[in-house]
Amino acid sequence: MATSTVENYLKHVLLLSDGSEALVPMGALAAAVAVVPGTATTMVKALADEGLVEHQPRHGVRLTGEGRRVALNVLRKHRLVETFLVHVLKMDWAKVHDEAEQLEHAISDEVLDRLDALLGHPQTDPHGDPIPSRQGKLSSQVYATLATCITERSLRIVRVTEQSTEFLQFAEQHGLQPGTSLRVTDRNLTAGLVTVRKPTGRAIPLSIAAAGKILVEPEGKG
Amino acid sequence: MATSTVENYLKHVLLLSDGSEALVPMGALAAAVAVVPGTATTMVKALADEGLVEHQPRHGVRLTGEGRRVALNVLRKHRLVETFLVHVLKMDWAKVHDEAEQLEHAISDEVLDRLDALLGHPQTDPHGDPIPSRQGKLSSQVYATLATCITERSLRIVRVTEQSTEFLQFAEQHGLQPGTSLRVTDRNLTAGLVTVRKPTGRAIPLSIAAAGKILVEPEGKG
DNA sequence: GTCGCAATTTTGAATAGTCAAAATAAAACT
DNA sequence: AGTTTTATTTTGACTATTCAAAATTGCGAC
Repeated sequence: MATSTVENYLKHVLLLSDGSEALVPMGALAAAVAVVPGTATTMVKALADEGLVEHQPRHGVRLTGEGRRVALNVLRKHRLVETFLVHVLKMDWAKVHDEAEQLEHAISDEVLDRLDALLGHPQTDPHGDPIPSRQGKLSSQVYATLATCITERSLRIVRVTEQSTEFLQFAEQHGLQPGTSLRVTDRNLTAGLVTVRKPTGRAIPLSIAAAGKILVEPEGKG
Repeated sequence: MATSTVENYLKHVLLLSDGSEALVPMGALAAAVAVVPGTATTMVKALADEGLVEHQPRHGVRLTGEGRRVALNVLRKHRLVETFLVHVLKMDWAKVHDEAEQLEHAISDEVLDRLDALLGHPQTDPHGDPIPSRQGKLSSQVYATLATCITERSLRIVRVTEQSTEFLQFAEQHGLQPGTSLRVTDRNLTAGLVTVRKPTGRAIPLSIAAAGKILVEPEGKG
């Protein structure tokens, strides 16, 4: 059975490859799992020996079929646990990520299934990230972000792709959560600033970087 | 922070010392944590260095105050998780122990508290073992309540821990007094409802809060 | 086409936890 | 008291994971 360290590496390779077949650079992986680059290299070689990843020295890593299977299972656990923490235990949106980080390696497949049932087989977690299905399917619809979408049009937030506590707290504070309706009232690329407005409230300024983390879709659509 | 290995050793020392001040022999501890005796010795010496246990070479181990604190917290997690798995996820009684063994090291104190509240601050786990309080008190003679006991089993009411007139009248009206035989036919934590049935009569619905005030013991026991 | 930088890999060493097997001490029995 | 049994500790070695720092390589700038 994969140790939680192994699970962690695989999960981050999956997250960083972002659906594509592209190689994930070592530096990025090392940063994601919070180790020095040398450690990532050592670990990746070990994972390659076990057939969980393909390592192209000096170029990067990619999951094998088996590695992807494991990674998706971990991701499913992570996101279902987050959903549970928010919807059942009513925990603070911003805190659940770190909790789930621990729990994802401790919960069995049976508990996972029962949690899934208890929650009504949700499709996304509270951040709007898709939950991989039991069979390992991960819906990968692409959305516009507040940094790229058209302005002055009614939108709904579908997802927030940033897990840091600071960011999530900021988002929560301004009510920028999946489901929220809003529109972009102004976007100034040179100033690096995007202004959004909720139907009710007043203008909220965002950096382009932050805006790029918030995925939206046109209001009134499946 | 104590690693999960450390937590495990401490928990088993607590369990094996069984309330007394007696020294736990190394062999017993080694067997409990499933390592060879030499490993237990090595580990216990390390724990002693950290002030978590007192080691009397060739005689045994005993928890220090700090060690006991940690051990009780782990035990509390273990038993609350078991309770959660049985009562909320409806898992098989026999399986929950191994699950809890993993989860007890992954769940934070905050999740623990919320779980505790969700379950109605139970005094015992589904096996009837007492759950240490948040302050680290472990009562030895604890009864299960209608909110925490196993279902579909013959029980006798031993005590009603609520003195308000309304409650006592309600209890009397339904014949829920010490000595009464009954069993729990259904328990739905999410709905906050417990249904009991006396041998003679029909179903009586109780709130979890009310059920938690009624102490029971297995029928036919001292 | 060569140079230099940034990313990667290698090397050597550390920590936590484990086992097998030899050494030792305590307890138990003549 | 002397010997056997049993429990415990010691020793040496191994795995998984990590870091620091030196060595290497790929690639883009010139």
